[in-house]
Amino acid sequence: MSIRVHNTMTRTKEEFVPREAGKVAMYVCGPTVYNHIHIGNARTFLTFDVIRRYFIWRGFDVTFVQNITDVDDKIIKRAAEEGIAPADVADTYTFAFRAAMESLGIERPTAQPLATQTIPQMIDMIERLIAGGHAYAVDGDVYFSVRSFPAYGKLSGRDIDDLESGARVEVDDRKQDPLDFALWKTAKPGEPHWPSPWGEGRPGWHIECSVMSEGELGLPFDIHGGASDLIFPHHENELAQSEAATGTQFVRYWLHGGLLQVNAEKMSKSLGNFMLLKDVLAVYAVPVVRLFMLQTHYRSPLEFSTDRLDEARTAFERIENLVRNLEWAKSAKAMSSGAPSASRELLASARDAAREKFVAEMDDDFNTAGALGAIFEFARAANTFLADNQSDVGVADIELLVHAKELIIELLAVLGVVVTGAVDIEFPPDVVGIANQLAGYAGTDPEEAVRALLAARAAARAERNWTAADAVRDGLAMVGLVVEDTAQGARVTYRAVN
RNA sequence: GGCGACGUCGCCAAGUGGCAAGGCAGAGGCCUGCAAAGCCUUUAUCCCCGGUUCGAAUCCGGGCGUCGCCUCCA
Repeated sequence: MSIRVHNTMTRTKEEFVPREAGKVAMYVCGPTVYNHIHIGNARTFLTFDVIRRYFIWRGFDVTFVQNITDVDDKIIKRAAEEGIAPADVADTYTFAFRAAMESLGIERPTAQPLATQTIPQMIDMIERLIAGGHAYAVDGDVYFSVRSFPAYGKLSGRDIDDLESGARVEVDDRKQDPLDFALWKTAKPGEPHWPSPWGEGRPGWHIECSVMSEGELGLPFDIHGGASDLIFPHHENELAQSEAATGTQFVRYWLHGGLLQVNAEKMSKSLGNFMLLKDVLAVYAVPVVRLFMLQTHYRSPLEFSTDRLDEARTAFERIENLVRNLEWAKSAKAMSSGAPSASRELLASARDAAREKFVAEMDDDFNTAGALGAIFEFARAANTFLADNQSDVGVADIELLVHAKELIIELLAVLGVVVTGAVDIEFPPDVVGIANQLAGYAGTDPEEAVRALLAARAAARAERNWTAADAVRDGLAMVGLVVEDTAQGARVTYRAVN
């Protein structure tokens, strides 16, 4: 079985054939570091993190490169607003970006070059473009000549004449063609600048990606990713520069993700309708945010909504509960002969089917929504097994339970969704007082206090003293601890009060 | 104006020629002292019209609607 990917260039799904068997060379456009990233930016990075993880899980050796644009108009503007140096703005938000990626559980790139550390290579490529007749210098600026590259527009599916008939092309007399774009810009006073054959200046936006991707990966590399709003002009321009400069194919497969929307409108910094990733993560756990996003295919638009996030949280709890219940059932004393063989076979075949479907869905252009469906279908099968056999788990069933749990953990890990089933129980200090009151507990250890309370409740239940038993449960509920009665006795889990 | 994408159960969302996954929400039932967790049952013919086909949500044409790109943007 092979992996199929949707290639923006051809607008179809194609079999993924890497340039080198068993290896994937991919490049994903990183951020311009002038602000914290918002949840829409995060979606794109999450998408390609999952793609990368999946390739690795399927046995590929992945080289993952992501640039950081640390010199740019917006950084300069922000620095001016705050009265600090552009480099300080860039440093601040580069640090913040890396922290944000880590907080979302996104694996670090193999290489993460900075634009400001790639200036000589950019100048070199610009010189080659000029030498090849693909670029020209005017007053210290250098422009790429779109007319010099006949294939210009092939990625985004437009042609130059169509573009020019649109009303929004800026007019600049110094350009040979309105669509020509800057490779090098003369620095204005106070702006960051580097020496170049055309004078002190700084690079245009698109050139860095051409240079860095080629420098780190060589051409053509396998996958170039980004959000769909980068297709034009950014990626079109990258492609034009690279292919014009090298005469070889730039990228084998172009992958683009759909945009996050708010009220059916693109979330963007310029529209001001954005939520910062860090603010969302302050309220929703990482697995919940990942699940929320991965329940929609990466190429589709996704509406940001706290209602959707709340639903994702409930869905994630379903998985967490299952993993915890599998672990709990496993710890049961082997009481008897165990589950009937029909029940065991059902679970085993559901396990195989889940893995098979997961792979098939992910192979099909990384269909995480379908893959999650496979996991949830298996969750039901596992829950059914537990429901049917929870009071009758035999020694022979233990292995089955372990495998079920491991499968869920493994497959979700491919999506970067970490589920352990371990409940973080912070035994609140307040339970000591409650235990003192309801169970006569005289110590000071919260965990001991909880045990005393459960013991007291068990005794009360044995006497069918429901009032006393419920008082314990209510008391624990006040500090956020939930009591659950299971076939193996009562247990306590933690649930945030909000 | 040009180019492109999308329109599937109450909400979200897979599925791109052969009897419509999954999540959330709702209803009924089971389990439970009551709960919690969970299980079972139950809710769609796929925006509209026309066409191709033995057969279409899935292909083609038209219409309506939404979104994106065409300017910085993940």
